[in-house]
Amino acid sequence: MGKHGDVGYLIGLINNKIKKKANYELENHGITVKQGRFLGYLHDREGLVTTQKDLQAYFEITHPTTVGIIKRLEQKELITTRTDDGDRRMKIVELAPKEKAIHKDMKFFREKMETLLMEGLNKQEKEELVRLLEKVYENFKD
Amino acid sequence: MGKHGDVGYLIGLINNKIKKKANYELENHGITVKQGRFLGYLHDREGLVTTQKDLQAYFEITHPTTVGIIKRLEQKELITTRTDDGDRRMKIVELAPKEKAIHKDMKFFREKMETLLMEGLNKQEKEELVRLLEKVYENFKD
DNA sequence: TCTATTAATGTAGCATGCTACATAAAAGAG
DNA sequence: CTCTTTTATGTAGCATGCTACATTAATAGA
Repeated sequence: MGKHGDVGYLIGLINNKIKKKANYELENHGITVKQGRFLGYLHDREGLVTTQKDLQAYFEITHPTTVGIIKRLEQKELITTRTDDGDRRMKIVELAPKEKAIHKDMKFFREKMETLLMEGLNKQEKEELVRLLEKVYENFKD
Repeated sequence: MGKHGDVGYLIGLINNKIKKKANYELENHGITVKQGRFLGYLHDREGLVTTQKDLQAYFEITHPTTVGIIKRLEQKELITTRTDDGDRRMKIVELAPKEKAIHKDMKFFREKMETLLMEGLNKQEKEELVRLLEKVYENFKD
């Protein structure tokens, strides 16, 4: 057992530190990391119809969590939502004009965080880390 | 960019899956993963005086978070707390007898989770994963 | 067609993380 | 020795995750 206990614990520790740092960096924009990722995903899918269910599936979270994030983004007027006319169970989520203003900053921010994260690792180590994490991920796929 | 986006995102994804699985496994014991880790730490320090501040420092969390976890463990009668007579700012945290009953199960549980996490990785890969994660951790030490 | 099931979303309530502000006690400065 | 600062804890309020239960709409089966 290393000084950080087991690997599960170490991953949790790192995750908290990443989140804390990232949310601090995004404070000026009035959004959180997760909200930024939601916006990024919607941006990537511009032209396609995206429902609440799509977001839930993509981010691998439960639907009540999804509801909360959408609600807060809507309150900030960064997205709009409407019911699908074809299938009235579905809630369609779309970017609001306001989002355009922060999109470039978000891209820059993500690159900055990734650089910080990987600092001190060479190309081969970066690839190996991703490969091993993907393997760990597979163990929890269910 | 891999199918999981950046590494920060991948770590978050894995962390959520670990937590979900682990909390499900611990449901029978009526405690959460974090609560179990608090108990484990107190167990390891048996004979030593442990304060709320020690727990906060060890787990690298803020004090309001620590307060919440202690409060819930106390409600479950798994720990007791008292004010330090020497320095009355300090809150001393101690295991209650009830905890003994679940200690062995907790140890078994931690080993089981770690085995699942590392499934499919050979000894060298496990060591490399820990080494790389420790490096990433250092980048966020502040 | 009518009913039962499945699918998508909503709400309530909790755990764990945070920041910001408050309080009380100890330590340090003069 | 008093006054200021530091240290440890408390509280309020929020974000993101969850489970459990409810609602509504579409689909499938009889």
